[in-house]
Amino acid sequence: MTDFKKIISHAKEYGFVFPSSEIYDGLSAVYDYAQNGAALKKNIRDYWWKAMVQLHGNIVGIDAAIFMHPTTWKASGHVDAFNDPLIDNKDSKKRYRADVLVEDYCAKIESKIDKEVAKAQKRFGETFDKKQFLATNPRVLGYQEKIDAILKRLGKSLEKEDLQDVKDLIEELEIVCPESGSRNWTDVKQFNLMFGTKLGASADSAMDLYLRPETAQGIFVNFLNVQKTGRMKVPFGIAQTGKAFRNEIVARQFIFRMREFEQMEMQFFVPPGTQKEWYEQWKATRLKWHLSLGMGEKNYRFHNHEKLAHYADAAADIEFKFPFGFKELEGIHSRTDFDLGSHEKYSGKKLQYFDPERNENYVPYVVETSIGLDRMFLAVFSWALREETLDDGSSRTVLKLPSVLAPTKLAVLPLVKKDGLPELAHQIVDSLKWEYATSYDEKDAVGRRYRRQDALGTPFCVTVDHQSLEDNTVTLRDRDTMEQVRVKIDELHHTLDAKLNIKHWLQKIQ
RNA sequence: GCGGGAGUAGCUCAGUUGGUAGAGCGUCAGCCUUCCAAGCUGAAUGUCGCCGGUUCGAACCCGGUCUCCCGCUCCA
Repeated sequence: MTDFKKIISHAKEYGFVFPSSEIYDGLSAVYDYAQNGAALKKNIRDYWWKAMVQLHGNIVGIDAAIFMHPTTWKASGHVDAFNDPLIDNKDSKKRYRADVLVEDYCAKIESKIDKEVAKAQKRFGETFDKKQFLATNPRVLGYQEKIDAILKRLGKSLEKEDLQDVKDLIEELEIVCPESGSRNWTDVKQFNLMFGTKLGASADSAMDLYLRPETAQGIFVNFLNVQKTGRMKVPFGIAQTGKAFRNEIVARQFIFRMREFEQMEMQFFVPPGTQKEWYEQWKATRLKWHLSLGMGEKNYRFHNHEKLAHYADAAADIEFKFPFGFKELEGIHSRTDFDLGSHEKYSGKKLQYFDPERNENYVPYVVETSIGLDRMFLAVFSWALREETLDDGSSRTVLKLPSVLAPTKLAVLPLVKKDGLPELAHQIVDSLKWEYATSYDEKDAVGRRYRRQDALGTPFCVTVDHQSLEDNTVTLRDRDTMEQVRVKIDELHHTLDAKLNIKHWLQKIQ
């Protein structure tokens, strides 16, 4: 695996990813996809879309707007879950989550309970009954009561958004800053992970909006529209790709965590009670999709969530071995009927399906697959970039992209730029460009041109030499093996199709 | 937000005690006409992150400021 810095500079140097607004010193954790990067990203998106939408008769794709009615985010839970109460200590200038401070305080009391238990255990030896001790010891009971009271009050205050009471609580408990030991706190402030914006030209009539923090809600609010107009029968899925925005406190690691990012999501609607099976099936199906690209089974693993989000009854990540370790690439979540149910409540509209087999109406359960397109880009790009040492001791930089994803599929190179070779090469480009992204290069020695294409990830080079003029054959050079075979120009398309046609790649999934 | 590191050519980086801005690779034009980078000739590219100060003179010293990267915190 290549050094991460090397990956970032390669991405820039070869026109894949640029820092945003670079002439103005850039913008933290915002990046632009360049000429080759945009093509690679598009190919990944297409590969996903075909696998999910085209190959499943019961999955359709939509493209919902980034702006949504503000109530959407109340129903989805983001207004609450994406709102953190923060408090600063004026002496240490450190910022804390107010609720975490209180919870930490409770954890301290809990450790006092543990100490009592340890003490008693020592005293009573083997006859010690921990359960009974916890239930009867007055000191322990007192501690537990205190914890319960504090957490109850915290929960209530947060729910009512009574931030003053959260601060009062911190002051009453005499919680000190772990850094400075001081009790000199600022007021508690809400920090919103959603980007706010305004709809409407004049300030006073404007409506407060959020940029969507996930694409999923665009699918849920359209559930019934799609189901009815598409005559969809449960189980069925709705897929979508698009930008989402999160005002992360810290965004880092190149394009891995950005404030503006692109998701590829599919929400699969199933009868209540069957979600577990579908969850397992989609886990398997999605892993197969990843494996079909040939980036190594050992580079993937599942991570099952212990702590579940407010909407889920099961959740797992597909993690990929990035240069900085195994990290989440895709999430598969069993979202229950939380989203549709919540939208029913907030909108007052029924979001139900009549199941003729069961002869009943119900709110379908949802199994979601959600993959970060930018993360997938980084996974592919970082996996593909290699510094190879060749047999003769020399080295080459090669981007071993799965050829189905490569921005340029084919480079046509005249061995020399005279004797009519460029003309024939141009003819070949003109005949193949309809099918494949094809480039032409005549500058410098052919060996150097091969290496240039290697660095861009171009899987094949066609070289036109003098023999080509006599017998209409060319050499076809493979990026990974560097081997060449001589093929008839007429047969180029057939040979390339076997390697490049997306069909052959997608068939590995089934 | 805290701590650390760094801003000089497209990339990687030198730059001495303060004295006209450098290298390698890459790019471009040409030569050579060769099937796997590093052959020859020539060329382009920089407000040395920004502002101010000291100085005859600042990439270099001082002050301020901005930005990026890494770690922590946060989050999927």
